[in-house]
Amino acid sequence: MSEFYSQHDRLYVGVDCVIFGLHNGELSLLLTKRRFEPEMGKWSLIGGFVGRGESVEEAASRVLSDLTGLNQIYMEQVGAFGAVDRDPGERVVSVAFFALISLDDLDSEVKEGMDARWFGLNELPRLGFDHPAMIEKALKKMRRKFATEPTAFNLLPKMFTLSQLQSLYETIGGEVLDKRNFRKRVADVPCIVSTEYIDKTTSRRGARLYKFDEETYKLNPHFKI
Amino acid sequence: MSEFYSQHDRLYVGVDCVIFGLHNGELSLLLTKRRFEPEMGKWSLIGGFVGRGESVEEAASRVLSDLTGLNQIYMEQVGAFGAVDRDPGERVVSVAFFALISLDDLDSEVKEGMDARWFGLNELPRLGFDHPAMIEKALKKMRRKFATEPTAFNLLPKMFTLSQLQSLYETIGGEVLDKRNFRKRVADVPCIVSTEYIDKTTSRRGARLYKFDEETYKLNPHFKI
DNA sequence: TCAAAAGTGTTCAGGGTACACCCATGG
DNA sequence: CCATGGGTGTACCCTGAACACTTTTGA
Repeated sequence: MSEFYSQHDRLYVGVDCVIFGLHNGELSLLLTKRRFEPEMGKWSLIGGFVGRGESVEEAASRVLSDLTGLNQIYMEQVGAFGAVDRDPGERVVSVAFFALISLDDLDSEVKEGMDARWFGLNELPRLGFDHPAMIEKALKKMRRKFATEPTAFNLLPKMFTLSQLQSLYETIGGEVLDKRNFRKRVADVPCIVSTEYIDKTTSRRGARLYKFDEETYKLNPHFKI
Repeated sequence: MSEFYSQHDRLYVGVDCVIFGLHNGELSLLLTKRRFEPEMGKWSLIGGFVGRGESVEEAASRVLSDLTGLNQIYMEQVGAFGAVDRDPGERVVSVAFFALISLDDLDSEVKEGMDARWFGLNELPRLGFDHPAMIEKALKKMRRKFATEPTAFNLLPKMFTLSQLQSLYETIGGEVLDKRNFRKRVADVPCIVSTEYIDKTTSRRGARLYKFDEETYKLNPHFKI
């Protein structure tokens, strides 16, 4: 049975992570400076290789936590990129993921010594390889997820105001929303529940804090904003 | 620069194709009998390995045309499947695709000597590996595509009646549709245009034949049925 | 007292859904 | 002449969009 496999080629398998976060109220990407050829010294998506003993998802998780120190980052596969010459150095098939990092974790975002920086989506440097295509596909997928699944909460603190939530949806969708209509829609999403807490940091009056209720969502896994 | 790569593992990279077609008016999958261990002799998705000199998509195309003799089959990536033990024989990361085969090509579907057969979606044999997960994801992706992109025409002859089109959408969506509402919706999809031809094979009266107009779609790439 | 963000209802139009009958033709 | 699939229009409801003012309170 092993000669069946051994007559075929083995390829390097990589992962590349499109890490989304909010910075200065703008949807941003976390990039690193490449420390290897090709493209050494240039800004790039965070990537790595899949080892024989780990799954592709595990490799992506590892890459994310090596960079940020965080575990349990929300992550979703974007797809495999397998053009022959996508990496000029070697034949590498890469699986792209997108990840969302919460404002909660602002401090611990990037580990010491990692040469990484957030770039607003409209001020990205020119990227090499097929990274621009990965980012485009990741964005599309992410926007779709946002409308149909409770994904937004991965970019927000555990508790958030409705203004924060709306502002997030406006940022992601790239359009301003009507406050009353937005709140009406939120009101009939059962898994978004109000807490007893008031946030006084952003306004004199104070704003009710809400949270995403996992249990309610599991009972009724529909979501549409 | 090469030692940067060489310190990492190389893995077998495979492709698996979820081939959809219509048979007896039922959505069906084309499966083959595996000719190698593991799982030799069992029904399985059609698969193959990605060679060093071909892209992942090229490998999938090759596998499809080896099986069917057809080129230019509509094909879409489903995603990478990379669990460590997904293939008990060796470490293989596989990229799943779904493909759609038209009634047009009914005759040449399967090349001589290929041990392949269509199975209705509800009468699939028990499949090994992670093939059931691949099929589930492929179905979801395919259904979404059907509603938002002109994908249906890959499963239909070049010219088709509105009844055929409706029946296809009913099969894919798994629900019956109202004839008048369906036709109303079709009527305001500019890229579905009526031809001068009448199909007399399915009814005494005869039914107008329509076609998908590529040019019109390019001008106005919106699609919603 | 005023600035700044939070909070709150109603109206209207357009799209989607439900629904039933006549038409054309070959056998 | 009749069986079979092809083709057509309307009424209603409900969702989605537009729209402006009051409340609270810290400075």
